[in-house]
Amino acid sequence: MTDVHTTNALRLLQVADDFRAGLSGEFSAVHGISVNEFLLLLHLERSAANRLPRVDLARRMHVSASTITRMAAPMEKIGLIDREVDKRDARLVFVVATHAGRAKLSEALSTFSKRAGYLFGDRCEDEEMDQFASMLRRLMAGTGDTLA
Amino acid sequence: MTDVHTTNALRLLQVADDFRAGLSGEFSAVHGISVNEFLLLLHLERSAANRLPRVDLARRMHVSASTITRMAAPMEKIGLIDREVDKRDARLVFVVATHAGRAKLSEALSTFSKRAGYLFGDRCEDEEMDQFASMLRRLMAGTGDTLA
DNA sequence: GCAATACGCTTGCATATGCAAGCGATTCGC
DNA sequence: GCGAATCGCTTGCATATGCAAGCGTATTGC
Repeated sequence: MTDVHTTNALRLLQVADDFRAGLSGEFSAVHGISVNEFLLLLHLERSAANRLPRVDLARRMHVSASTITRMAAPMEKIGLIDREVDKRDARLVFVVATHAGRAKLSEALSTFSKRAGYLFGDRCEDEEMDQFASMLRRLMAGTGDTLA
Repeated sequence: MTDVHTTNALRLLQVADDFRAGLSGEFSAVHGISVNEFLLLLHLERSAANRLPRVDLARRMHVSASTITRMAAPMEKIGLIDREVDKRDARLVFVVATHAGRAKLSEALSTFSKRAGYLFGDRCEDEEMDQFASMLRRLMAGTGDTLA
């Protein structure tokens, strides 16, 4: 715990939790979606063909396949996403964002950016932000598919 | 999203989620506790008098008071924590770690440190770690009571 | 002092999530 | 080719968590 690595890992978790907690409130109040629903839409948007099989979403989001099934159902019902069955492999059910889904993502992303601005804004120099970005990019090295 | 702040916030969430997911598996397998139970014990250890009222734990951990009540019950049952009612204010129920609780925390902390080592270890120079630490400390500025 | 308010904790209900089993589709071994 | 194993998805059950209401305690306004 006096170890720098340990300290940094603890701080990393704490800062991320704080940020996520703040987001969570504003997202549900302003956009009517959860942080995880936002991240689901974002993963779609940043994927190769703007669509992903459910199992891929699960891996990227660190949740189980059943969670994706259950998150997708209401999002489909309110028209944020749609389903596409693969013609080659009928097991694959792609999730694809609808126009409404992309619009929702766009709104939510602007809230996200605003809060990111609050987080870093007046505390950090531009140069520091670049170093921070480079650091985080390296930490994501093991993680195959990333959002940023 | 081309905004550096936004990118960094996304990466922050992603790295933290990855790390937490990895921890979660090893904690439940090796130590038989969840990440949140670990954090609860850690908050106690790092608090002023090694004990905290339930409502304080809730604030620090970004969970509701009812979650603390429900997390504490089984931890009390297996002897990791104990309860102490305040003599001045009978509403306050302090949570205090038992000897077994501190031992468990110590074991779990070594697992935590090991994984923190994996995360940063071979990817970062010492100097970078210090910059990273300073950055994260500033990002925690708003957060009153911190773990690190 | 006493009523009204605020506070800390707990509990009922609703939602979210993981695990394991089940189902249908595909691929592999031979 | 065909049975066995694998894979993707869904569903039943158990656990975790938040919100709102309830309960008992303390503080405040007067």
